[in-house]
Amino acid sequence: MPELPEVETILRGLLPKIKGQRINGVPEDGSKVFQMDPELLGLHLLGQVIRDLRRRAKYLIFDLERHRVIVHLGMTGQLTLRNPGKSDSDGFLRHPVTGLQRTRQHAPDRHTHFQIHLANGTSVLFRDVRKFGKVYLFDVLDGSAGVLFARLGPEPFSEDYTLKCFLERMGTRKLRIKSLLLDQRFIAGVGNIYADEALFEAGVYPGRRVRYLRKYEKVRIFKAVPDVLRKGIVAGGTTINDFVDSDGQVGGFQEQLNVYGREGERCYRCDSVIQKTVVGQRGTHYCPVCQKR
DNA sequence: AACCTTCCCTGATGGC
DNA sequence: TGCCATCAGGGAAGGT
Repeated sequence: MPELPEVETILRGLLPKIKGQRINGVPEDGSKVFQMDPELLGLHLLGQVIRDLRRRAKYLIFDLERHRVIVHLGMTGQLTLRNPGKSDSDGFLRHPVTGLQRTRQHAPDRHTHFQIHLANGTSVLFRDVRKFGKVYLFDVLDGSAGVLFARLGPEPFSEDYTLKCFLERMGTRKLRIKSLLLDQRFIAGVGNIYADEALFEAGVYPGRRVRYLRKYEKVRIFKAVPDVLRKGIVAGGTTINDFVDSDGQVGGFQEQLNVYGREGERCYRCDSVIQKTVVGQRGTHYCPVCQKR
């Protein structure tokens, strides 16, 4: 489940390798991930130079000369680089001595929905098993890409992310705090893993109703969100099942998770048993002692 | 308007 | 061993 740190990790890996490269071809498989006639993708992109690659929330934006290609990875989406001069590999083998993930690239398979062939011979591969991902194509002149982002809340690392605004926008809302953190209109980029981790760090039970939170609790949540996201970026993202960076490597933040995926294990802070429940139809992990109801 | 539920999709997992 | 049900969840759409 690529969230902000995973998308940022992919961005940082891809950008230096593809910036300034001209596009040679874009084979695609006609999958439902395409939000346009998929044949238009190759037709329009052929010959254009990739000027820049940016991130907004969980979206990646490829800035070309005349178009923007915007990719959302959904649940299982992957964007990886492939160099035909190097050998491909399957699975996630770990180095037997160091335990570190070796860099490995993957050949296209039946879940690879498109490739962007670059002039230097390398390719960017988009693979998505569950096809919750989406690929958009916009003309750079008509500005219509804005509709995708119009309703998104502030980036957690931007100047727009202020305590004053955070508190005001919480207002007297009745929904559960975790559901609010997952709402991309409230904050952009938080998903299920980092919502649980942020609420653990803030010491707030995920099922609490926003209107009954104390101000100091809201302040702690305000700080915890960018804090856990930053740690996730530093660690290169979280790999539960599917996430790999642009070089096909797994992330490192799963080693630092305090609650997510730790049901039945001991809390590192107080030694009580981590619980799992459901909040807003999402699996939700918490420490019953560190996060009081 | 605010909030909640359903749906999309496939592979992994567990019960029998 | 095989078969079927269940689960994972981002975000749009539909319902209350």
